[in-house]
Amino acid sequence: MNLLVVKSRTRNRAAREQALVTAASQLFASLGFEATTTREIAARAACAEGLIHRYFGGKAGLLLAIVQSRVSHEVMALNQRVWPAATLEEEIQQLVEWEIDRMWDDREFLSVIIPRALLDPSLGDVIHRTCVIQRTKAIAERLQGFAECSALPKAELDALAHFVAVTGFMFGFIRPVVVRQDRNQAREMAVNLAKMMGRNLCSVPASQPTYSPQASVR
Amino acid sequence: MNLLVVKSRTRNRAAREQALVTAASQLFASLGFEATTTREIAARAACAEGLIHRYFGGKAGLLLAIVQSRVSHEVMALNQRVWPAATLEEEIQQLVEWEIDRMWDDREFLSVIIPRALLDPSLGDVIHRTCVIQRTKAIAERLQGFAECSALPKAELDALAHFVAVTGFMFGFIRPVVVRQDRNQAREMAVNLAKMMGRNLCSVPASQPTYSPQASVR
Amino acid sequence: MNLLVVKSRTRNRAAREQALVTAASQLFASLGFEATTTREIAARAACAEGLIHRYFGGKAGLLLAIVQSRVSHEVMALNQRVWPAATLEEEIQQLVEWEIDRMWDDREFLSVIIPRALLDPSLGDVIHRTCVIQRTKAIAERLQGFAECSALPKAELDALAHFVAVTGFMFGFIRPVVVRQDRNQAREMAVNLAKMMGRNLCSVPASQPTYSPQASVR
Amino acid sequence: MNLLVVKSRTRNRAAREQALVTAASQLFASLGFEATTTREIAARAACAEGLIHRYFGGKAGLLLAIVQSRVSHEVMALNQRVWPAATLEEEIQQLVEWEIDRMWDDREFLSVIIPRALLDPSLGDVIHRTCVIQRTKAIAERLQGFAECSALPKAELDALAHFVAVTGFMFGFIRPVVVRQDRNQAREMAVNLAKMMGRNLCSVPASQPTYSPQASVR
DNA sequence: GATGAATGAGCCTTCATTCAT
DNA sequence: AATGAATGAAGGCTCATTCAT
Repeated sequence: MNLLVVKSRTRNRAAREQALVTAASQLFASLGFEATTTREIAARAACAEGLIHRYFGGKAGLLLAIVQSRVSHEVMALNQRVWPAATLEEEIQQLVEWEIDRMWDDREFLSVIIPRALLDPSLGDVIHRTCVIQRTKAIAERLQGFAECSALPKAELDALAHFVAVTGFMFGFIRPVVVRQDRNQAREMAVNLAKMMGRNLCSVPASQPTYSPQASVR
Repeated sequence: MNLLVVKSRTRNRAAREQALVTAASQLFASLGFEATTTREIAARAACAEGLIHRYFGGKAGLLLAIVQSRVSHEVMALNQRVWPAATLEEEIQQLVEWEIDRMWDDREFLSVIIPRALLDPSLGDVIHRTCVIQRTKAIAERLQGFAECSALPKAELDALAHFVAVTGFMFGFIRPVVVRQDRNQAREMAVNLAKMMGRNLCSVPASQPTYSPQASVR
Repeated sequence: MNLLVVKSRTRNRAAREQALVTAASQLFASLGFEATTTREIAARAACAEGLIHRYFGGKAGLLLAIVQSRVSHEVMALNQRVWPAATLEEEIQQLVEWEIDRMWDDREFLSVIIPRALLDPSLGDVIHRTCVIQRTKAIAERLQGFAECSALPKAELDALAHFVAVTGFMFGFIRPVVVRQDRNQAREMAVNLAKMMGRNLCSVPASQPTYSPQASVR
Repeated sequence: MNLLVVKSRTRNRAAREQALVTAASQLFASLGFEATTTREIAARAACAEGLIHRYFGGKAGLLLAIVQSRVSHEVMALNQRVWPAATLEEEIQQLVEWEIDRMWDDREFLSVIIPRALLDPSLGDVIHRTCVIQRTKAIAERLQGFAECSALPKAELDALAHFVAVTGFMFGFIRPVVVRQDRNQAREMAVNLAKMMGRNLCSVPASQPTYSPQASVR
């Protein structure tokens, strides 16, 4: 009778888990965690509602799985994807743009986890380690390759790395996603900021009277 | 008739509305919007559950009222509270610290509205106007009072104002509240950043690559 | 349009609670505790499902309320309802029949509580106090009014009271309700038993080795 | 081929069925029928959940199998295990104690079947035949061996047999298991009762209202 | 045949909303 | 106008049963 494709009952746990995580990520991001029903998630993942409980121990467990799955992906290597720029100024700009793109890529995940982090301190820690410390460290390492930077006191190198991370997060996520600013406009603003920071850094022997004659801006 | 303490048997409508808005703000911030029940709100505001519907048209209406109530308060005048600093460098630092404190003061409100803004575009706009454009404008006005700044191209002045606003938001709200970074540590980092940005700006004839061997004080 | 009686939303907590207790007693007895749904209970009590949770804290709380409500009723006074018989033999028979009728009256409650007592020790205690100790004590008091009984050692008087209680329970509840024996047949059997016990007691100086030379078997 | 320890990789069907019946008996008794999950049963029996359906047609069928399995065992011969006592009085006591022990042995089964019998008339019949008629008949046969009994009218012999059965059930199962009375205390009480019944029977010309002007001593 | 992963109906419970008082 | 008792829709979760392997 039924000539339509009847999705047969298959056994492929890994694929189903992934489908659930994906479906849940999207729904949590667009509807919010509590407003999303397990029924909707199951429907979008095209599997049975009960699996959410069997595999993840419930809706909350599914959220946890989303976080963990993302954390393990998180190591997307900056170094393997973007080549150090010729000058520090260019590097800062390039790193800010890279960060903006990463934040945009992760916007769905961030949309899920930030509201939860406001309710659950332990999730805040996860973001701190994942999206703050880890990323900032990678940025700092890149910056250290530049003479101007290795000359900086540790605190300032650090501040610079945080500048890149913060700018990426704000103009890659908060502005375009939370506050609905136009993406390109946000990016442009970030680039301006990066340039200002970079240009000045290059022209000035930071905090050290040591005059270093490289600095040839532009 | 009775001119003596008439302390009305029941509070008046305005007082009740305010009590509900305050109670809801706190609960929404600490439990989340959905997880907060109207019964809890009514209990904390010490009035009847039904009033939430009579006055605000329901839980969602109460949220809207929170936003509106805040927007009208929002104009807390920067100019009336902090005196312009002597140098641009100092001013930038001072403004960043001011912003950090404002974001911290508003953390409850931000905790409520940011998760909602992720679900409701129109709220994003409210934040944009309230917490971004308005504040940035005020900051830009302050900066314009400095010679170094009036020399800057419009885009860079703007970028600088955004730098202040963004840094305030990140290190006054996101870092300490969302990500649970230590407040003082976050502030210190922001101050470092502000100093770097300020120092460099002061030492360099902006946007002109003109090589100027000055500064490097300490 | 709707000319039928629309049960208006009334406010009468006591009546609703009683309706829920009654409905639940019946359904638990005929379907079992877990097989009875809160929906069915609410439907039969003609009120909203949510009240079961508001009033009793859930299905389990409703069961507890049934028990407590019954325990408080339990004091149905034997002495005020049946007149002591002329002879001990008659009294025993009369008491057994009284007990049978009480057990039959309580069959619904017993049907609910006995299965639960098998799962929950604390309920067993409730029955012990309610349906065993209390009743047996009342019976013992009645028996003590007879000369033959006050002559009995305490243990035997006690045993006799338990005989009455046990016989009432078995032939008033277990046999007709659990095991579906014909009620009249069960009662008749109990009466025979009561007569045997009573008759013999009357003819024999209990527990005293006093040799009694009757014994003439047939 | 291989005549050495073939210890079949998997147990045979009969063994699996038995394991399931045993596991289910225990779990139904301690958790109740509904509260026991098929998964638990399968786990305890160390076989697959699906077998419950293949072998017994589901959880309900497993319950039926428990009953049937017990019924077929039920004929545990009284005559082959306990020797007739010297006197009727002793015999009654001995039979009551025997019954008490049987009921205690069967407490798990009874705990399963009594709650179900309250919901399912047909199970009541099973108990009636198994635990009432059959046992009572065996008891009656034993009693008939005594002169005092063969002298009794049929109805009274019958009542006496029921007395033994009922007392065994009450003090071997209901009191210690349902109502958590101390086992030894319950047994002692039953013994007292048995003695009273026995002693009197032996001393009195049954069923004849033979006027005996004794008693009322003190 | 045996297994246990997958299904999905149905449960208890929560809670925004309504409305009699 | 204010109250909070009553409502009932909808949610997360359980678990007997089915069926691909």
